[in-house]
Amino acid sequence: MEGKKVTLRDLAVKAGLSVNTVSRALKDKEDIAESTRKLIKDLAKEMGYVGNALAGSLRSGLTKTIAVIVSDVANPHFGIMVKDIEKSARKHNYTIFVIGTEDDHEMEERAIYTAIGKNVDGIIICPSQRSADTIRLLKKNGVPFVLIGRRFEEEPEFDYVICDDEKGGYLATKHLLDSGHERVLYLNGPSRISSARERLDGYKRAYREAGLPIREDLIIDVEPAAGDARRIVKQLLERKADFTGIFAFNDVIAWEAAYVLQKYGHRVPEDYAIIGFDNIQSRLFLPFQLSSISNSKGKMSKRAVDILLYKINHPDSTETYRDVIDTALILRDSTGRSASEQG
Amino acid sequence: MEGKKVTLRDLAVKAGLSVNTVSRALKDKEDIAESTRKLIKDLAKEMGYVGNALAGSLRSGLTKTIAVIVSDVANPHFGIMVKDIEKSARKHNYTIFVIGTEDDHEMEERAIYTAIGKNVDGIIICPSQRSADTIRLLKKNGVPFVLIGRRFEEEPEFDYVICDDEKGGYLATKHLLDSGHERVLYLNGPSRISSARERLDGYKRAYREAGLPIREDLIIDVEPAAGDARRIVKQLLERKADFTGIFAFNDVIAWEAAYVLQKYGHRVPEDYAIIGFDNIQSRLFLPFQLSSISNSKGKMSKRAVDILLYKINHPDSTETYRDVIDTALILRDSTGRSASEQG
DNA sequence: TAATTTAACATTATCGTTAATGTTAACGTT
DNA sequence: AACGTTAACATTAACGATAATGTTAAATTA
Repeated sequence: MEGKKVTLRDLAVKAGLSVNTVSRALKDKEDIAESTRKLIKDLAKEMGYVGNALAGSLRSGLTKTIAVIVSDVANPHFGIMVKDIEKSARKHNYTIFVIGTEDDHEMEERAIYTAIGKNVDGIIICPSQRSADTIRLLKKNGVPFVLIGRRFEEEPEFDYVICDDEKGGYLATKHLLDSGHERVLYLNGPSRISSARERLDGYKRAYREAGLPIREDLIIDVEPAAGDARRIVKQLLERKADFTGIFAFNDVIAWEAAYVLQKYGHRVPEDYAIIGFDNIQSRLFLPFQLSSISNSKGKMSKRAVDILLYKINHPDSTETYRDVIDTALILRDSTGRSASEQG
Repeated sequence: MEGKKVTLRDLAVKAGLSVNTVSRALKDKEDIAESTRKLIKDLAKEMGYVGNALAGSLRSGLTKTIAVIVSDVANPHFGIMVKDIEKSARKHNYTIFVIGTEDDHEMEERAIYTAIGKNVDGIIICPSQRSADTIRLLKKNGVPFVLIGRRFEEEPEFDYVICDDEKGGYLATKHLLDSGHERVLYLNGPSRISSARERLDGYKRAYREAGLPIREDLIIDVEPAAGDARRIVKQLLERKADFTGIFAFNDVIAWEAAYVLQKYGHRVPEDYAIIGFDNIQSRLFLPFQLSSISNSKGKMSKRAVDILLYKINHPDSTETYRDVIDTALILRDSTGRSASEQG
């Protein structure tokens, strides 16, 4: 029963109908007698027909496929995103390609070309922001896309869904300051990334509001590449840099910081209070209770998919979507839960 | 410059050559003058030609695409897998679809049909093992596939790459027993899953070797679904079940167990020693030092891709690949590091 | 009753490539 | 000189589906 794949023609021959009629019947189009439709559908099931999406796509120009391009699926933040995006997409009968870039420009470029070559209907991308050129290319070629998590301020026509990074940075820093930590180390992401810049804005606003001087030496850029955060925190501890609060660009960096602190015999939150970003621990129950800034990844993902599908289905629409999803402070043990008492 | 997409024909017209010649030139096939090849390649670059993979695939029968079907990409274990698979696949110019199943049979079935419909060249799947039927269908239809992480003992013709689960279960349990924990709670995965059964075999072997009686009430199946592990551990603690060692089917469950223990005021490793499985913390530096069983996800992923590509390129080969990647005990603080001293 | 509409199906062209052959001029062979 | 080779390109036929039209008999309407 190796059986070559069953095609529309096989069904047509068997049913004594034209290929087109069979196609229309299966696609629930009009001008098909109910009896015929049933006959064909039964036959299709019986013969194990699985449509060749390739052929259909070539003709229709739609692949029911979107590409998701992110730096690193192994990072729980992106893992969760990808999962949520896939789930939303699947509801609309879309399948997703996942391509990793390591936040490398060349890889990002190749990822985009791959996506175009595969004729995806649209792209959801968390751009490395090492250059806007490739993204501009998408725009120029009319390939629908939505940025997720990061935006290009200088490109007013790029749609995006981000979270309120400035507010998140503000809330985290303000909480640490309010709790008596006047020297807050900010382990930020690379400054080319919009969310890193905006979280920093929030950090600074909290400092200004508190009437405290901003210590530039406590603001450090960390490359998400493996080990960078650990190396930096180690150095700071050995140099006996003076800070008691830590705000990290994301939970992974916060974990690494806590990891090193622990190795050096320091206690959290007694010696150092830490707040991360992404609130991954709402999905992953770790024994280390990290306070964090929540940004609903489910909402962001769903929004990104919805916007993308809208753009796919309305190629001539000119609106630009700039969605900012709310962020909130989630307190756990790593800050001593000082303010309230949450789970 | 919205410009419709440039096709081979556009290049051909511009160059005054036939479409086929252009195609062959770009694909570095023979029977093309070097000068012509250069001319065409330059022209292609100049006009921004991006091949339509769809059309090519329809003709050639190959899509350079594989589907990766797993239960949950948000689980770091699968996130890492997917990343590694994508990386390996990309080296061979393959792109991956990612489809989640939540270990649900119906979703798995749909995922497989989606993959077939998209004409993937092959499938890497971590099966839910709720039924072997859909996988058998793949076999029958000659769709190349490789199982990863789980296997069907009763299906000798299914290729797979797993880790040495029995050994892992043995090592973990033996270490706990050797450290003086005579009552080891095993939070196992669902018994339909081969790796759960095999890790349990290892658990039992360690008990037998130690000459200790196996306590069936300390062996509990946990559904990976959210919250199950937490609920169970809570119950056990409230019932004051007597155990001091915990071996968990995977790190996520181990974390959840430690999470609950911590909530209840217990200390690790002083009150309870814990060992997980998957050694996720070799990739993710968490402040909680969980001992675990390492199974090289990078190796498993690479092997799965290699085997799959081999099967794709040798459709008539009859060998069956049954690869078992080694596992090892990695000791960290959650077991008190009693035996050795690792990172 | 003749004309018109409609239901239900058939034909044809096409999506953009690539595989399988054709073609032709230049060259070499005996 | 007659023939075979070869290099380099052209032509033709798919791949399997769908969009855009055609066709025809039955039903409806004027």
